[in-house]
This record gives sequence, C-alpha cells and structure tokens, in this order.
Amino acid sequence: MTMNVRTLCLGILSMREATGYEIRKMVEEGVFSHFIDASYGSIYPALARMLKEGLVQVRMEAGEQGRPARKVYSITARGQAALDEALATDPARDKFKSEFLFQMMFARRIDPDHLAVIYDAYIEEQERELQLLEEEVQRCPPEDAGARFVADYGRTMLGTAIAFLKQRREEVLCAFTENNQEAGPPTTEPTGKEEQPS
Amino acid sequence: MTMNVRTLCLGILSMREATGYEIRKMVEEGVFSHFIDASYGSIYPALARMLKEGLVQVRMEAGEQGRPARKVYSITARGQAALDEALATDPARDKFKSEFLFQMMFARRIDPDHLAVIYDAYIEEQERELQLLEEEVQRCPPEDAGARFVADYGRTMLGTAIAFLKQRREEVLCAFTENNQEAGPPTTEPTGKEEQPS
DNA sequence: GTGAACATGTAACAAGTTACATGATTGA
DNA sequence: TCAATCATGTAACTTGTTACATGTTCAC
Repeated sequence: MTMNVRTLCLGILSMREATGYEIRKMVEEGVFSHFIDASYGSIYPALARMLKEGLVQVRMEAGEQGRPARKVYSITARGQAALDEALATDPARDKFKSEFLFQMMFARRIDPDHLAVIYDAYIEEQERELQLLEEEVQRCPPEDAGARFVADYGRTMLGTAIAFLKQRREEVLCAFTENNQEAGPPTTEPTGKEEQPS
Repeated sequence: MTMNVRTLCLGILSMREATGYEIRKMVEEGVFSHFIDASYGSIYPALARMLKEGLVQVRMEAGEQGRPARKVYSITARGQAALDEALATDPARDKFKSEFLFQMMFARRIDPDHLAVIYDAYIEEQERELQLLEEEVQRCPPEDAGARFVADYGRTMLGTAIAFLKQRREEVLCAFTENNQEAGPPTTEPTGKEEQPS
C-alpha cells in the first residue's frame, strides 16, 4: 500500500477531525508513534495538497482565548475512497532500523563501561515506551478493536524485548568485554592515505 | 550515532574485506537485513567517498574465470577510528515502520476476505524471516558474540510476533468483520470538491 | 537461448527532515 | 522573565531509492 504521510493523515481524519498540529502530536505521542513517522514539514504540505485535490476540507476556527486561529481538517467522501483504496493494497515489508542493534553487533569495539551505559539506557527507553503504550491502552475506547490490537501487539513485543535484554545483560557485558580489542580486521594495517585508483 | 550507509560499510569491512556487491548481499540477506537498509545506489557512492577520504582501501582483483573485475575494499586504520567514533555515540531511537499495523488499525474498513489474505500473508512472511534467521544463526561462528546476540534478539522477537498473530487471528477476523462499515467519520459527508480557502 | 548470479556505477527522482520565521498565552 | 504549549507554514537540504547502462559466465 502507499503508506505515506498523506495516507496517514487520511487515516487519522477518518477517526476524527483534527488540525495539522494535532495530527503531528498523535504521530509523535500516540499509538501511531510506534510504527510511523511524520513531522510538520511533511504533514502541512500533505494537508494542503489534499485540500486542493478535494480529499479533505477545512473549517477555520477562531482562536479561543487568544490562541492562534486553527484550521480544523476533516475527510471528504473522496478522501475516504482514497483511504480505502490505499488500505486495500498489499502492505510493504516492515522496516526496522536499529542503531542499538548495530552497536551490539560491534559491541566488542566499544569501551565496556560505555557499553553498559548504552545497554541500560536502551532498556530504560523500552520501558518508557511500554509504559506509554500501557497508558494509551487505558485511554483508547474499548470498541476500537484496531487500536486495541495494535496496542496489544506493541505491549507484547516491548515486553519480550525488555525481558530478553535484562536476561542477557550480564552475559553481554562480560563476554563482550573479555575479548575486547582482540578481533582485528584481516587488513595489513595501513596508517596513511594510500589510494589504489582503478 | 551516525548510522548511515558509510558506517554500515565500515562495520562490515571491519569484519572482513568485501566488494560493494558483497556488502549489499549481506545487507539484503544477512543478519543486517533485519535492522538496516542499503541499496547499490547508496553503497557504491559511500565506498567511493570513503576511499577518497582514506577510510578504506581497494585492491583490484582480476575477474577469475571470466568474472568481471572486482574491487575488494578493506578498512584502514583511519576507517577503524571513524567506526569506533560512530560506535561510541549515543544510538538514535529505533525506527519501526509497519504498513501492516497501519492496516490493522483501520481493519474495519478493509473487505473481510481480503483482510484474511493480508493477515495470513503477513504471518507467512514473518515465518520466512524467522527461518532465514535460524539458518544464519547456524552459519555464524560461535565466537562472534555480537552476531549471536542480534540473531537471538531477532529470533525471540519474531517468535513472539508469530505467536501473537496466530493467537489473535480468529478474534481479529471476526470482531473486525462484524462492525464493518459501521464507524463513519464525524463529517457532514460532502461529495464534491468544496474548498474553504484560508 | 534464457535467466540468474556476478559486478560496478550513474542520474534522475522521491520523500521527508531540519531549521527557520512568526506570534500569542500561560504557568513557574 | 523564561520556557513550554499552541499553531502554521516554507525552503534548503539530506538521504537514499529506482531505474538505467553494461557485460560475463554458468546452468538449465
């Protein structure tokens, strides 16, 4: 499916009307934050373009109590059709990028003390994320099966990750430290800037 | 840390020398594939730039048995320093993008039969991924604690995901079907291309 | 003889991020 | 008074992808 910022906005607007600012908050702090990314710089242009194309509408709301004026967007029938079309497409493969795992891959090259700091910080981050999800699952309405499924998926995965990381902690921090600096590359250690042009 | 294609190449070259083609294969099929992305279009330029900067060297290898000539890259001392520097940086937050989860979030809008197809296809994909990892874990040397840790992490997570998906299958496919088409947006159903300019 | 695997590279393009620009109110 | 929250938007930039261009050999 075409999972870009546009589809994301349509999805959110299919649940309730919202401003660009609110959409971004949902993406950054809400359930979506766990499997999607989007910043102002992509949300506002997407909204503007979809307005031109008739997929969404705007309603201006005077800023209450001196607040700045807000543009409340809502989805149109054409927008819903576009969303349904995107939803019917085969999903692209999941993409998971983890600098932490990359570091673990080369952990033996990292200073043992610093490695411990990184490792523990990562566990804490996962725990914060889990707690956030736990709170969200409380807030989300019980009739929204989709949100519940996704939240439960996230809770399960985060719980597993945290347990794994805690279980392996000692092993990692010891084993990786012992043969530290031991494994060199199969190279004839050059020091300067030698270049073999093609 | 600066986890871009350059750092990735340095990391791989710190384990063994390789051609651009080989690096890409490792990224696409090896352990790295589970938490990193990189295509020819980014690997070759990265290698070329690092060569200029003295972080890597090349050795030309005449194509054996008519094979095309290969440029075998290896890391230099300066390259190792750059890698270590990157490795010592705080890792960025994990990024997980899942179109599948997005679809589950709005599952009630998807045709029930098609939803089942998508769901089962996703499970199968995860199972294929798990089997791949299982094979890799056999191949990777037992002394490489980093690779083992990462592979085990992947196996644990994939196993959990598959179990979760299988357990919830009936629930999802039934519950989501029953109140299908029920939830509309809080909009005054417009049909045309009305536009409220700012 | 056809496609897959090996092998390197470029150029156009897509997508989204970061930083900037602006401005009011509220609470510490 | 200083930071945070609400609020919208643009422009330059980064990063990486897709598709193209080229050529061989091996196995079916």
